[in-house]
Amino acid sequence: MVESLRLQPGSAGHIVYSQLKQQIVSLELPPGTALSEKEVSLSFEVSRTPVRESFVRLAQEDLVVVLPQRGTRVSLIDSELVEEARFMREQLEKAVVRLACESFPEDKLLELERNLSEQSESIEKHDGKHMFELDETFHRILFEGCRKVGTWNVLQQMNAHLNRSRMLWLSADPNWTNLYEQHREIVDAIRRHDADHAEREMQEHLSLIISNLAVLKEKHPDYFK
Amino acid sequence: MVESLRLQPGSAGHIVYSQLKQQIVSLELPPGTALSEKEVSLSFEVSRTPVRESFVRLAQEDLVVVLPQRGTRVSLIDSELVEEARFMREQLEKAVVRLACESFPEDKLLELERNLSEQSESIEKHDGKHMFELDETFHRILFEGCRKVGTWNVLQQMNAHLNRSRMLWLSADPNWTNLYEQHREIVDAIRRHDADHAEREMQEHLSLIISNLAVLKEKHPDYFK
DNA sequence: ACTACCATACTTGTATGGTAGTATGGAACT
DNA sequence: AGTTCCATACTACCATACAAGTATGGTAGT
Repeated sequence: MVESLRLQPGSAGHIVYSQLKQQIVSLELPPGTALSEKEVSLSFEVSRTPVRESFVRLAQEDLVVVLPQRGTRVSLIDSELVEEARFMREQLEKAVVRLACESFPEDKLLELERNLSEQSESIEKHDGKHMFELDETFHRILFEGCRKVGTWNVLQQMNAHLNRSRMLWLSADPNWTNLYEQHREIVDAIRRHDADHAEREMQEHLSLIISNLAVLKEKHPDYFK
Repeated sequence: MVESLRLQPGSAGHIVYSQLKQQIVSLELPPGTALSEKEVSLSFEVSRTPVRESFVRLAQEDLVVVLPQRGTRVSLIDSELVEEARFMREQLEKAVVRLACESFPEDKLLELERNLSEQSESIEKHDGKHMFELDETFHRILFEGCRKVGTWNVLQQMNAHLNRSRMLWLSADPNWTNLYEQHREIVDAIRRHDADHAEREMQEHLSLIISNLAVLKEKHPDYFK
């Protein structure tokens, strides 16, 4: 999970923000959960001020909704946003992987290989949570290698919504082996400078990470808008 | 300029945020300008709390940098971010305009036509500022027509940086007529469902709105990172 | 039984005082 | 003259008190 360092990492405000965000995206705080500045401030043992700051930031990312004088809740999953997140990832990742096929720094390629090894291990151990993180890291390395970190960061904002639905899907049928093979194919294509193949693989790959929203919606109607 | 409505529009915090953002993007507050909670709170005649909130939001968008116990400044223009903003727009707008060629709601098409008329007027009046806004609106309508508003909104976050450099360029050589012709071509292509042509036009179009960064950097070295 | 009203206990929004860290300029010393 | 040290005046950060809007449950009146 990527931490945005816009506020000082050590500050109380940042800690509350990153903790809450992690809990929201991991569904530890399910969509619709009521949050109150006071309540959260008590549990974190800080005053309302840094809590409020974190709420402001989370609201900007649409992860919470603030109803003035009424309360603050973890936002429901917006199917439109999830679909748009998939759209953004498809367009940007296809473009990035094409760039990667033109030129990609050797050290980043090694990072990808190391990442793939860890993926392989995690699959054997059936460690879905770790595999999830490794998948995120894999794609981030691609953006880093193409000097598109800023792009990756704003993409993460949308991705948070997509990831919440992936989290629901996680318990069902991850099909990690398939994802691993595709990652492998993508790296190989980059090595061969085969842009067309890489793009096609990426497209397929992304179509796999997006779950069937309708099914999830039926299973957890109270989590969706 | 699009207002994000994440905070209540009426609240002091939101007002300070949107005003400051507008002033930053318009270069009314040039890159590097020192801001202080106290100073701003006095000028807006509110307490430091809502000012602080606005700083948090602006920091999240990289429009200000907060140095703890040292001060807050309007961020310098980051050439990397500007380039990435161009990259993101290129990828996403090309994809969106292709979608638009498949299907585009009639009412949005009318909005585009109205927008084009206003552009024509503004060019005659040599009203660069208004033309700038109409250009933004034109592209936003495209995203709206394809049901990609969320995408447009996150794109705006990067676009803020691009727009600051466009603002510098504004005084030089806008070449609005050329931009207008391209807008015209794009709308016609959408009507004809000619995706390939639309995409090509869009690509050219976007290559035009991005100014020569090196020149700007030389002219305003203190504005850039 | 039903309705209108109001006290009360919430909520977020705002103001303000205090704390700790940082830059700066001048005084004292070498 | 040059260097060190320290008082002072900033800064962002945090805690707390108050203001204002909202939901709710009980009560009085019909």
